[in-house]
Amino acid sequence: MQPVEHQHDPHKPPHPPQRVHPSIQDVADEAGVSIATVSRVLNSPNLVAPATASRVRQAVEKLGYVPNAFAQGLITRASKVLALALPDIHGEFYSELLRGADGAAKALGYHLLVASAQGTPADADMGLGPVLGLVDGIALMVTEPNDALLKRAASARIPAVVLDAPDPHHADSITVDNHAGATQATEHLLSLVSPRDAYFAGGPPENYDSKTRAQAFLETLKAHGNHVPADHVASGSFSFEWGERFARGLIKDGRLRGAGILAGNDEIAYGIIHAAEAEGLIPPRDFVIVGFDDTRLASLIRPTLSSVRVPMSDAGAKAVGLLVNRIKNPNLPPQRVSLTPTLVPRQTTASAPARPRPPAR
Amino acid sequence: MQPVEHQHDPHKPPHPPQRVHPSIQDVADEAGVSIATVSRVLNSPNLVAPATASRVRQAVEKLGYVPNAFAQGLITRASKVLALALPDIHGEFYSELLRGADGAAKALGYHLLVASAQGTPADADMGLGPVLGLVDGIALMVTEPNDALLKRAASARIPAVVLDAPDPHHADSITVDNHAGATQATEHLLSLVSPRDAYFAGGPPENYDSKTRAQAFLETLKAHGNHVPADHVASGSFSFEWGERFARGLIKDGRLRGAGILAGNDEIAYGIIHAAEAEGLIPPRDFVIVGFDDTRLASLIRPTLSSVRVPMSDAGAKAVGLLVNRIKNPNLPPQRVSLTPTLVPRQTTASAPARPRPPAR
DNA sequence: TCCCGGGATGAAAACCATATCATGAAAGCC
DNA sequence: GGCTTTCATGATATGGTTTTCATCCCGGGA
Repeated sequence: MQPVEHQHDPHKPPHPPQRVHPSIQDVADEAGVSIATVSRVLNSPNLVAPATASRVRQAVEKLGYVPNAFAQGLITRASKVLALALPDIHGEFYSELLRGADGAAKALGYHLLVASAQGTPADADMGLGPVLGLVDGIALMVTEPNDALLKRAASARIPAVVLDAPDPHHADSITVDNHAGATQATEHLLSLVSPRDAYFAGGPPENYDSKTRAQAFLETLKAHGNHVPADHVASGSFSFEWGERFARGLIKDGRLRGAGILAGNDEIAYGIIHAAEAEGLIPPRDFVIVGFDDTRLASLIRPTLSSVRVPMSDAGAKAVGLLVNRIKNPNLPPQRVSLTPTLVPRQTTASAPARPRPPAR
Repeated sequence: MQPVEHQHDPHKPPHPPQRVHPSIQDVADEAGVSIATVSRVLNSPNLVAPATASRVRQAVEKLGYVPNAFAQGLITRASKVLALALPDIHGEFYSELLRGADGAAKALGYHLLVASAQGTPADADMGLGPVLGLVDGIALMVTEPNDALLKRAASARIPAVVLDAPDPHHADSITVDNHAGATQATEHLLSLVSPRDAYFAGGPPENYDSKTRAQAFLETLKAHGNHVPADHVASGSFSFEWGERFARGLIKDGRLRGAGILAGNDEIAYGIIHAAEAEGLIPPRDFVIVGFDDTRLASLIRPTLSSVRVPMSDAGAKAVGLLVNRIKNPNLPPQRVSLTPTLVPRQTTASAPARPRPPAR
């Protein structure tokens, strides 16, 4: 409860004694200077005499003055806040991304406003409408080619960068070279098993990342001169359960033993391993498998999971970097940054699996 | 590249044809109304004639007008943005918290500005100084009793809530009842092993959560009528490596077999299990162990890890709820919300471990 | 016919910090 | 000693929106 100041002197309206938020004028009065001087003390201290400056600082302290960021922004047209719009913020993947973005933002003197599409209709603006005018730029990640928000940003002339998107609408973009990553992983698998034993257990069929990985898998197999049976490439979802289902399908047909599997992500791989384990089948003894994303879990489970590491933290940091760069140089041509994933081989591909029977030749 | 408008007519300064950000005045001109009417269309549409409203909306659309949030905030003194200041944003723990907070914020029409102490000195304001005037409130989590930011918020009269903190400075607070959680877990362990075989592998010695958990562990043991040897309660850090070190210490002395361990968090538990496994010791056959936090990993590793689930997502959501409530009712007495963790028993405590030798009696 | 009420709209104040320009004083120069 | 510089500071325009108050016009009641 704020102390009720003395209630005498009712004829002195300009500055009531105890306002909720003191303004620069209150500080100026308290220090006996003009508002211009207060502003200078706060922004370019070297322009003001030391004695005055310290008097002003005392007044600031005493009143608990915090410059009104709105008034500041109105003049400077900058809030030092960037919006980061993600499909979701849950899970290690986004956590990493956020960490990279946060670090870069802090280093560049910016702040991050996060927004997630969690539960909002896919084509909405993630509730960002009201703050569009508040942020200096937007880093946007979309899983499906949905760019309602991107279009709004463009029409409002707000700098934007797109993370990992199929069709960067002439905006800056960061992409992950899923093709290269999946190719690497597939080559690795093919060094252990025959192309005819290779499988791809993908994520959602409409997911761009997943599609790209599937395509790279197919192309690599073809490059090894092999026709790929359609049922060797499956899609489902990025989930543990789908991995289990996939594995059970393979087990039922007796095709898991000796197989080399590329999973759409680590989740799926864990599901596959889990379901296989229930049948006594363990990698790399009975089959080999590579995941995607290199989640922290990959090195904690036994056997440790070979996986393709996607540098999400870098992606977040680069996105912020690109965005800040664009804010400072609005007329640059569109920039594109591509990040290359790297294969991290672990126990699940440490050796070639036992073959149930010699390859028919 | 923006289209360069016709360059004739150099004598008409009031509103250059294509400004970067159209203002409400531009919209008003375009629609042939006053700015007051435009504002009304946007804020209380029922006060304006339908025909006029639609004309204004067309103009808004045409110009890609986005209200300047700074000017708005200057008047309304609200940004609908809340700051969420965390010690770190990495890892599942914070990810969960963030998810809960984000969901609640969205539901209440707010946005979240995240800030982490990552790399900043412990007593700094996390670089939040510049945006203090921009946010409507702050949710703050501190691991150590550091409240520089809290003090600043208080002196600037910015609503604040403290997450999981020892000394809520008369601010609203959310706490996790670590004591109850650890007591539950310890009781569970004591149903499987003798009190003399119980160990606590804690986190950082100065960490409040860890201290509380240690204390509950001790009290529970004492309640079971047992003196607890000092070396049964250790502290280190919240890390996998510390868990490994702790386990190796126990193994060296031949005390791991038959032990019942409460780990300060899941990380530590994983480290212990990992180090034990290297020696062929596996829970629950050779020892039993309970973690803390119930990370997703707990149910994915084999054996699955018993753990104490801390409802971080709820904590985040409640924090935002409390904060918004305080913003709307600034004169409420300080609120305190306590969240109770729940034990999730899994395989690592599925049965009593084999005892190396009968207890000396 | 006159007046009143109310719906629709406009004019202008207020919000607060920054930046430009102006002013005053002190210091340096020939 | 009168001049120009330089330094410290003050006065003021500016930014864009919300909101209050005033105005205008129209229709209905007396």
